[in-house]
Parts: sequence; C-alpha cells; structure tokens
Amino acid sequence: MRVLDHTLPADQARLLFKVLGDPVRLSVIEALAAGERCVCELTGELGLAQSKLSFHLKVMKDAGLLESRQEGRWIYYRLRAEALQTLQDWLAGLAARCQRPARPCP
Amino acid sequence: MRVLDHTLPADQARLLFKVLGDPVRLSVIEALAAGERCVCELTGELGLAQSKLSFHLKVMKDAGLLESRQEGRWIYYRLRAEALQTLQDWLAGLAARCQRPARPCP
DNA sequence: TTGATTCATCAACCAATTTTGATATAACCT
DNA sequence: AGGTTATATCAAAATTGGTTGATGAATCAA
Repeated sequence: MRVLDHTLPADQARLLFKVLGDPVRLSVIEALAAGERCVCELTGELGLAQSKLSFHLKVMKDAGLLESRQEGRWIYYRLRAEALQTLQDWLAGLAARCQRPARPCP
Repeated sequence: MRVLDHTLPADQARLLFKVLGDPVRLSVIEALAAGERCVCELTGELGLAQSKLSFHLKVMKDAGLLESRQEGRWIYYRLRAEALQTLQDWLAGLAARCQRPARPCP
C-alpha cells in the first residue's frame, strides 16, 4: 500500500512530514540513521513493544520513508535515501523566495 | 510560547515535522513560500475560516516555523528560513550513514 | 510434524488534535 | 466616545491517531 506514487509532490512531502512528527517513529528513524536494522534489534535497542514497533514500521513504509527486506525469518528495515532527498529538495524550494516582503495591506 | 529553545535538536526537528504534516498548515506554508502575507490575504487566498487559520498560524509560530510582525491592525506572517535550514541539516545528517547494511541477525 | 521464533494484523480502548461558532481584544476611523 | 475591522482565544464537538493484548502466518530446527 505504498502511497508515494501518483500523488502531488506537496502531498507526498506532507505525508512524510506527518510520519516524521511522532516520537516513537523518530526514535526508530534515528536508530536507522546508523544503518539497516533487524526488527528484533530495534525492539531491543528502543525498548518498544513488538506490536507497537510493527505498527509504526508499517506507517513509515507505507509513506515511502522505509524499505525492508526479508532474510529467513528476520526482516531488515532501512531508510529510503530518496525520501530524505525529496524532503530536502522540497524544503530548499520553500526557502528560496520566502523572504519577500508583503505588499502593504490597506 | 516559543518552543524552540532548550530542546534537543531531534525534538525540535520532530515538532517542526509534526507542524508541517497537516494539510491546512501546508497550504499556508506554500502560500508563504512566495513571500510574506497578511492574515487577511491568507484567509482569502486559501478560503479558510478565520479562527481556523488563526489556530494554525499560532501552532506554526509556537513551533518556530513562522514569525510575524504587526502593522496597524494587520499582521504579517512569514516563514523562518532558519527553521527550514534546521530541518534540511537534520535530514542531511540522517542520510549520511543510513545505507550501511545490517549485520546478519542469527 | 511439532514446537519455537519472528513479525504482522486486528479490535477495543484511550489520547491528542482539529474544527466550529461565539466571544474577546486591540487598532483605527468618524 | 461609538462603530467597525482585523485578529486571537475559548469551549464543545468532531475527528484522527496511537496503544494494548490477543491472534495469525511464515520460517526454521529437531
């Protein structure tokens, strides 16, 4: 149920931002910033209930922020660098013109 | 009630992400990407109820994403480029090492 | 094939956020 | 002063989102 495809870029960015704005998810993301991790490692490192972690991993994967691979009964997750780049580009686009003064109102 | 000060960087980033992850707020942000705007212009451009816009402007300002100035009875809002830069930097930091393969689990 | 392990899913519950309509505040004009 | 306009705030209702514990599916080892 990947949502990245066929959506407008702003909406794609919004979904990614929403996903990043949760403390549990952000802790997972910080762990994954150091490299790929198995789910069982993540539960240990972060002290999360298994179903809770699984829920958030799904949210992040559906948003296109993570991808995973299976190896036997272990599943490894990693950050999608493309998604991070999308957000950086989108933010850079915002910053470009945002300092223009408003024309006075009355 | 600025929240940016005295918080850890990840937490600061998280708050900004959370704020960006809302459709109404993102539409405001896109409008402000073109430059500073008066509140009355924004309500018109975006077709938002006044109290609704006001609520979201406050959320964004409290998070440090917007700043405002008053001129007579008009209030002008603009994006804070520093906040955008903070997020870009934080994302770049994530991307740096995230492709390392996991050490195999068993 | 049985039992153990890893992870995903589900439903019920609980918590946080957003919307709405009404009212408050402050600046400006006559 | 009194009226008007621009914006902020508030409480209640509506919505969305997260957590928990139980169960299911797939893999592996004996």
